[in-house]
Amino acid sequence: VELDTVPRRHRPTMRDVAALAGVGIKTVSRVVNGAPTVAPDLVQRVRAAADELGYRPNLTAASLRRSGGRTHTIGLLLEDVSNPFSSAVHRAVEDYARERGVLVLSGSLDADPQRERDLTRTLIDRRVDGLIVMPAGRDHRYLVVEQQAGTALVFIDREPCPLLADTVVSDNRGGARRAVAHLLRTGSRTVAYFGDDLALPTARQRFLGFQDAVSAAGLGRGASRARHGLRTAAQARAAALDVLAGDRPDALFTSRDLVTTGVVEALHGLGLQHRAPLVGFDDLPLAGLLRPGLTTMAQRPAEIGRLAAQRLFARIGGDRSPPSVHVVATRLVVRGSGEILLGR
Amino acid sequence: VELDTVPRRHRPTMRDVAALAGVGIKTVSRVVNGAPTVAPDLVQRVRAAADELGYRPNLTAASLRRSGGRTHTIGLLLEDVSNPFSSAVHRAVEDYARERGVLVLSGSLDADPQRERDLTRTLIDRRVDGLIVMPAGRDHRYLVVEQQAGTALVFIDREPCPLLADTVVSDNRGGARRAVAHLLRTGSRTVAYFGDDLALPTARQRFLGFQDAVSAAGLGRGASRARHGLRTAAQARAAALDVLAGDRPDALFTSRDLVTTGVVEALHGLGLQHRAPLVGFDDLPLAGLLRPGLTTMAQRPAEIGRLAAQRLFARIGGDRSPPSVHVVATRLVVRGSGEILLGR
DNA sequence: CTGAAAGCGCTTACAG
DNA sequence: CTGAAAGCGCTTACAG
Repeated sequence: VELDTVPRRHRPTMRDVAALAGVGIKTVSRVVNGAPTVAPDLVQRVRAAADELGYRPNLTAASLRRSGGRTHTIGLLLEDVSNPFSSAVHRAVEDYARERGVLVLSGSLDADPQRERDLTRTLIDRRVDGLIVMPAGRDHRYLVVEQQAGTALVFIDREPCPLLADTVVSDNRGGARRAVAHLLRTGSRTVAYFGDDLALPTARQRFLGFQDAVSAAGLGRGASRARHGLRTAAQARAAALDVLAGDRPDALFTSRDLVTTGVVEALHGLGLQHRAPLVGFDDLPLAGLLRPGLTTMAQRPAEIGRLAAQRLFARIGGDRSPPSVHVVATRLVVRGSGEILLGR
Repeated sequence: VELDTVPRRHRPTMRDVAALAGVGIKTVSRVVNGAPTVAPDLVQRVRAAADELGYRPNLTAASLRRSGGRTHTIGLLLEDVSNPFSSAVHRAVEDYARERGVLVLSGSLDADPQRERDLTRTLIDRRVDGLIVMPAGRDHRYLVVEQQAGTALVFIDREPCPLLADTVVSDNRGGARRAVAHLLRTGSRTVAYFGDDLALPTARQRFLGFQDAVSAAGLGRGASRARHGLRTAAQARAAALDVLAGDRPDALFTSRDLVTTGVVEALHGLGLQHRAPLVGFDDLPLAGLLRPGLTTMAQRPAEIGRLAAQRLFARIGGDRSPPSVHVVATRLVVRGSGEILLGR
């Protein structure tokens, strides 16, 4: 019967290599780390011994003693590593880190604040050099101690709450405003908003942007209506069917990817896709293949990831400037659904 | 002027907690690890001291000495953390690992064998307990030593080459065969194949499956034609435009997501989407919103990730059974494009 | 139940 | 240029 956990087979250590090469352990350390002050013949012997034993240095042991104590590891907490936005951020962070010899430990929070705290703690206990967090919770007081202890911290998508830290966010309000302003150029006089829970900062900002545009257009009261709290495509679809069954609004604005998917499903189901102008926040894969093509206000996840990583590495490198909030512009992708002209 | 790398501020250690609580360091260790044999008043004092100092245990230091020497970390090497297939695998692996208190270090290989070797080595030097690899290269001899040293190894998507290790793959050949068999039920007598480089094992298997189905249908020579080496949607689009401009085949089979996207673009561009039956290998987001809906042979990335993680943890736990190859069934998703009946 | 000593694999600081 | 000693933060193995 096997044990639940079995000890690893012995891996050769510097000690073993030193013994085989007939040198001191410090000489092996020098060769492994490419120190220039080792006699060529010793370098040869150490290399040969290391190869023969299949020696590989233990980087975690090395960083334990090494001055600075850096692990060359960062943590990345995302909403879900498998969603398109999160994973595009992830890739950009990985690329930036890789160029600097740093590895990424990632985790999915699924909008669960408890998970955020647990995973943050776990990553800190592994002594990551820094942490990029797409927050699930609203209260980040638990991170104050960590920040003081010198863990670099950068937030994305949402600002931390009673904490000052670098943050990289999309221009949610401005983007939504521009999207809806674009939508109103179709001649629409009434427009429906479909979005997630208003308690979510991103949803709130986008709704504010929606209202900004409606006000700026000088449309009267009753020109807009809104459905909030839509968490899944199915819920969004149901909400859209409901809204479209009543006093149908001229145009539709959807505040995030899943919601857009559901609303588009509803439109296609009713055969209204060529008559009701629609712009969605967040770009969608295949958006260009739909008929009409889907006009979206796209975020720039790769840019967000790159900027966040850049800030994080600056902090890790000792930057002590005041925390900054970086707002990343969104980008209108015109494909047809947002440009359906209403003949009036 | 700041240094490039600045030492972290001092973090309290067990020593500091022990001094403040007026106990031995081993007692702190016991409290931190929840050992049952500590007097309640000492537990209180240690807890209070730890909280006051903001103490957090250093897990990497702990695992250095701990018997077994496990780091409770695994490595996951994917084609690209941001592509839908890779990231769905990633999420499944994360979930399995999380339940077991294990963190995931991931990396993107971008089909670069050199990167595969480099990243593998880096992860091993960090002493991950195991490694799940979606291989970029074809020669995995460099891993033999590591496998012997006791690093658990599982491959996904493709078998390792001169190495015996657990592998989890999709039923590429069978899936392609079933997809094309389904496609031929439309009454199509000629069918075109669009795919990636035949040197890629997955592409080769899918092409073989395509040929299996064509042969089984008893269609004569010249019933099929094939375009290989399509690496991007744009290339696939161009290839499809070219093929469709000539002696147009009745039906189309595309061997992976990017290729499907390009070919669908071409069909829509020519207005042929309702006349040319199409089935694509790999499911696509929004496939159901296209007109006609896109019929696909979907892989099960979450299932692949779960099985790979399960195998890996079994190996880490001491399983010494012979390496196995697990073939995961694909699943036909009928949405319309593959069911266009040709009136003959 | 508690703690001083030794050690995990490596690097630092220091002699020679 | 080389290496023995001390130490990184913790756990193991062992006394008391």
